[in-house]
Amino acid sequence: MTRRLDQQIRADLEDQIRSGAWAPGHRIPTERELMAQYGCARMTVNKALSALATAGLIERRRKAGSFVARPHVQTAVLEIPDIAAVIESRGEAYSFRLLSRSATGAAAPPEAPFEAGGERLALTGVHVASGEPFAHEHRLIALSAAPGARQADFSARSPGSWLLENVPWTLARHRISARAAGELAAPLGVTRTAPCLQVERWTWRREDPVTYVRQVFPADRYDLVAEFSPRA
Amino acid sequence: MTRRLDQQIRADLEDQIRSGAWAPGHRIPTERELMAQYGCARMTVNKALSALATAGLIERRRKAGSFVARPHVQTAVLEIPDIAAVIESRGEAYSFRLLSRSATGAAAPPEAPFEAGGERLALTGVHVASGEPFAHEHRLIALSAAPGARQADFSARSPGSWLLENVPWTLARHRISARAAGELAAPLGVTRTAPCLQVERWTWRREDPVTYVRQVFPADRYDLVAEFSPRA
DNA sequence: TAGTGGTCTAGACCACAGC
DNA sequence: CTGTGGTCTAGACCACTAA
Repeated sequence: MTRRLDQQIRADLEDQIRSGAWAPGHRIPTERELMAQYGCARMTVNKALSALATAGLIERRRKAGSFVARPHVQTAVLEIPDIAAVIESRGEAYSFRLLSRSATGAAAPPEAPFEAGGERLALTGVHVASGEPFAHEHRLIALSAAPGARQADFSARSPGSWLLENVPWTLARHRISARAAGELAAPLGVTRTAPCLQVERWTWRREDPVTYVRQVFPADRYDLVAEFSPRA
Repeated sequence: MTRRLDQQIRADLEDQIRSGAWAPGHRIPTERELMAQYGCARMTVNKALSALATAGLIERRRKAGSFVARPHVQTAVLEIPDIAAVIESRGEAYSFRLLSRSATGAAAPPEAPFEAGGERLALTGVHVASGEPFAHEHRLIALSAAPGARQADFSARSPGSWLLENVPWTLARHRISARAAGELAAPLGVTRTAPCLQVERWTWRREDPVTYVRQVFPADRYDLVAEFSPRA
């Protein structure tokens, strides 16, 4: 019972909120009131309330007090794991088939999705599960940010997992959309009109672009799942 | 300079990690060492380190110390806003056109995506932007969890925004996939083979299912964007 | 201006896991 | 055993802002 009093306070308050007993906008007790109620130091109460505020469950305003937050924009924590891990977790054999590889200088015509200057390495390939195409990948790598990529062998190991282990990054942006297979129909082994899930990712390391990747999955072979709690 | 010393400590440590100066597995100074280094109380250091641990940037072990964490599965914070808000933020007029509405008893043939017993309200409709179909929505609402839905008027207001304001929820699960328009081609005003982005969401309130919704967006009208940092 | 949260101090005892 | 993180105390001063 003496263990983690701050967690207990947090849980008690969270229960009032999630059960609906305290509606959005309801003013919750002040830190000093809770301190008296639980017979503990103010810092312990503060720890619980700060955690709730960080989680977005309450809003805190000086002088006014703390209030149950209104539901915000829904946000989900989306996991985008390594494709190899996904396939192997299904018990299937994974391989990466490199289709093309070319280095382009800074003078090359800029490709819209990746504005980095300097030399770039362009790769295309197919992720293969149990001998069947699983996803098509088109990738650009900024060689200034990842010089080791020049010598790396991507004919077996996918560029994604190589980068994950060799190049630190600080920010990424995803775009998730749908498209027809189109020109990727042949390498994916589907018709040109087959619907596909397209995941694009731009990755930076401190303002410097590191890589751009576009992965295209035939609709019946992959989907993304996200679990989440509200107001997070 | 006296402001938020714990944030400063956190930022300093985070910089060492993100810059790569401290590789994964590197042992970072102990709380007592940092306390001496910054000339502050141990609790201030603890606050910074606890935040880093919560964020997944470090791992902490008693007696052993704190260590830079290895990159985990990539996770992104995905925003799934109200469709009405998306459309209006583009400066377009929004409306919801209800196509069908029916209440089914517990004895009705169970629909796979929603295993709740009890009465359900089934709705289909189209989200309209500037007079053009934007998305098709199919929704089931558990009337036991949201009794007010029986009287609600969904011919103008979308069920999603009504639920968001009237029914608290505790957990949701998303599935994001691609599909062809198929039988939704007519209401969406596209061909049957048009690729579409499909977002499914199951929502619970404390073990009890609240609602299931399937939204289908023609590929050229919508995509999801997520920004994130590593190891979060 | 008074009340609230924001932050920090300088200790303390404990649990746990390496050594 | 010993060092580390985990947690808590009983204060303190400050910043902000709503009344």
